[in-house]
Amino acid sequence: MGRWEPNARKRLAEAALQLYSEQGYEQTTVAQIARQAGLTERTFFRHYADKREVLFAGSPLQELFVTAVATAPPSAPLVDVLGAGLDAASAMFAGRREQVLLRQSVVAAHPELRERELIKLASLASALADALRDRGVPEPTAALAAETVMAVFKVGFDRWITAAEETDMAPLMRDLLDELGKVTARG
Amino acid sequence: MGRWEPNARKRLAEAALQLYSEQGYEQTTVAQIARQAGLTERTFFRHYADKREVLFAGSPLQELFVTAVATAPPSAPLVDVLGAGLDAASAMFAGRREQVLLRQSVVAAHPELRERELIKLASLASALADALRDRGVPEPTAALAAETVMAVFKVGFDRWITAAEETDMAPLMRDLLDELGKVTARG
DNA sequence: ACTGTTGATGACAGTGACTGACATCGACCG
DNA sequence: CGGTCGATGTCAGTCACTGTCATCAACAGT
Repeated sequence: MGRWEPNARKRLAEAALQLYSEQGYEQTTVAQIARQAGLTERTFFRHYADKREVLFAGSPLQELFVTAVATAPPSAPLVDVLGAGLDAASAMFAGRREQVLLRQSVVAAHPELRERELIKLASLASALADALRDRGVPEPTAALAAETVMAVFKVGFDRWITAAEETDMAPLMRDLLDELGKVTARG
Repeated sequence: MGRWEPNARKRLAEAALQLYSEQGYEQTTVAQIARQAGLTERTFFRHYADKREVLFAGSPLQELFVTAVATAPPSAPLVDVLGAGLDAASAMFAGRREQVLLRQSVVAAHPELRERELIKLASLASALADALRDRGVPEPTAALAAETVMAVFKVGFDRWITAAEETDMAPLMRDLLDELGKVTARG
């Protein structure tokens, strides 16, 4: 046993999500979160850069997505590479619907948190573009594909969240990837 | 002549852009912006919700984009409707390269400003999806098309900004819209 | 056992973004 | 001429976030 209780970061993240969802993001002060986690406000900011980051840090989404894209068969067509990324991303949400729903209801309710979510996805898009370039996909296709697959992910995630009951996310994403054809189809 | 100098909002926006670009966004206080505009800090916040919004409020981008989509010929294929939106958006940047470059260099340099930019584009995507649904485009195609055209816009805008010399934005966007086919093409 | 170092934390003061409440005063209306 | 209105100023307050220094258990080396 150390001098302090372990898992300070985790305790802070859990306290934050609970308080944000119970009494609202704006109504929650960082001092409250820290107190509930048995720490001080100053220590909160040693673990998380700001009041928003506590809901986003530590997500493996980007790594899973990028790794899947980077390790897809070299000869695979671009769509399939993107599909592999979407599959990997989808997998991390399997069986965690309640948890994800709670978190997302908090994020959706506060523009500051939405902003943070969007910049995380933009960072993911940028990392995906890098991975595609590493695979030999030329510009501007790489950047366009990265942004486009994020479009699919956003719409798919929203539909998964909004669905009445729990469903597999991956088929949803695959359907949307096919639907892309309708967007580009010429009259 | 009124009691106060006119165009308070405009003076604040110009002072903000100048100070942000000269001495950095974080190094600039709202009190400085207000003072340079001949006003007080409190008045700044009566015109703009926060220190970031002063760079974004008043842009006609969303209205131009959405109006073009809404007023495209009813029988036009989806891609052409999106193309019309991109054309309208592109038009508002014509001949304003220096101005746009300055502003974008400020925004790109500060994550807080990037976040705000991203949520504005997300709002635009949402408005576009509404406009497409109004045209009779069914879900999930409408949402997907809206997010996808934002992908095109983001990549196109970045390329327009990055280009060595001034070019027409519209052809750039049209090329990317065509490139979308490569993303969805099956092996 | 003694001592020096390290790392996570606490304590505390400070800055600046943002808000609420109230006062001011020229313009405009009747 | 009196009353209302709207944009602004003034001021006090909250809270996110930062810099700095102190604390103290754990650990390593002697």
